[in-house]
Amino acid sequence: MATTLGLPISEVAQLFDVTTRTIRYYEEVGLLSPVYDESGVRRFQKSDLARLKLILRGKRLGFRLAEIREMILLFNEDRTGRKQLERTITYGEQKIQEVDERIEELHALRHDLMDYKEKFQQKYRALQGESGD
Amino acid sequence: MATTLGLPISEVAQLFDVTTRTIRYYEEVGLLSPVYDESGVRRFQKSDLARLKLILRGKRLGFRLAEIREMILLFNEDRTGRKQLERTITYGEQKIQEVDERIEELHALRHDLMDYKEKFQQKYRALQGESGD
DNA sequence: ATTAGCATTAACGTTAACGTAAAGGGGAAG
DNA sequence: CTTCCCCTTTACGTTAACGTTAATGCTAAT
Repeated sequence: MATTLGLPISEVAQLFDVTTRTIRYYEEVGLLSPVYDESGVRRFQKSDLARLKLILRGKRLGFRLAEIREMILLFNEDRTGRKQLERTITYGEQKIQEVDERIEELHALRHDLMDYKEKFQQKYRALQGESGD
Repeated sequence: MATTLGLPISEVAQLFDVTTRTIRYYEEVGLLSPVYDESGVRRFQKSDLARLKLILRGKRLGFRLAEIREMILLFNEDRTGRKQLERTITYGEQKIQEVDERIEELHALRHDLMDYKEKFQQKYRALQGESGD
């Protein structure tokens, strides 16, 4: 049932709107591990694409690759012992809390932006009234 | 009523837990403009501190300084003409929308993290049951 | 007067995250 | 066979955001 060999790098790049260099770099630093076909060409499977999607989302959110790698590695190892599992879960909860804090800060920023905007809107309305018809 | 001359750079650094170099750099690139006293020492007023607070929040959120500068400059010029005000408001709304999108993505990430966590929690519970008393 | 501590500017160093050649392999088309 | 196109690796270049000296100045304390 080995249907799809996997996409070559150019198609992946096009799909996610990044350069091939970027994808190779992610492999260089251990964030991606596509298989290679018999002529040495990278073949990206679904799991690789899911991984890349996660990486790029992380990037859009301003996480550094090191942080993203942490998350990926965490949930990718087969941690089998109880202790390991406990650690993984705890770490996951911690990460979730960090995300929550980040959401908080974004709300704060949003609030600030709204305040500024409204200040300018008042100025604008004042001008409108001044030339008032 | 010129009570507080303003804090010197070292105290500001301590207050926000950044290095003095960082603060000077922000001034270099035009993000901060503290006054100087008669012996050439930077004095940071309240408005400078508010500004720095905003900058650091932006940084924590992964914005680059260029983006942060955009926001700051936008809401700091005295835009007085109607057109200018309109532009400012429109740009503000755009920024707010970007923030909203970012919040969305963070929720998505949070969701993923929760999924992973629960997967591991199930594994963990399975192990508990296996040794089950 | 000298030491200590904190300030200044100027300038070179560093790291992350790629960009950008350079040099070459594999295979399908003309 | 040559051309074309996409793939490969190797390696040097670049930008942002500071870090890190270096050389110097002001001021308070010894």
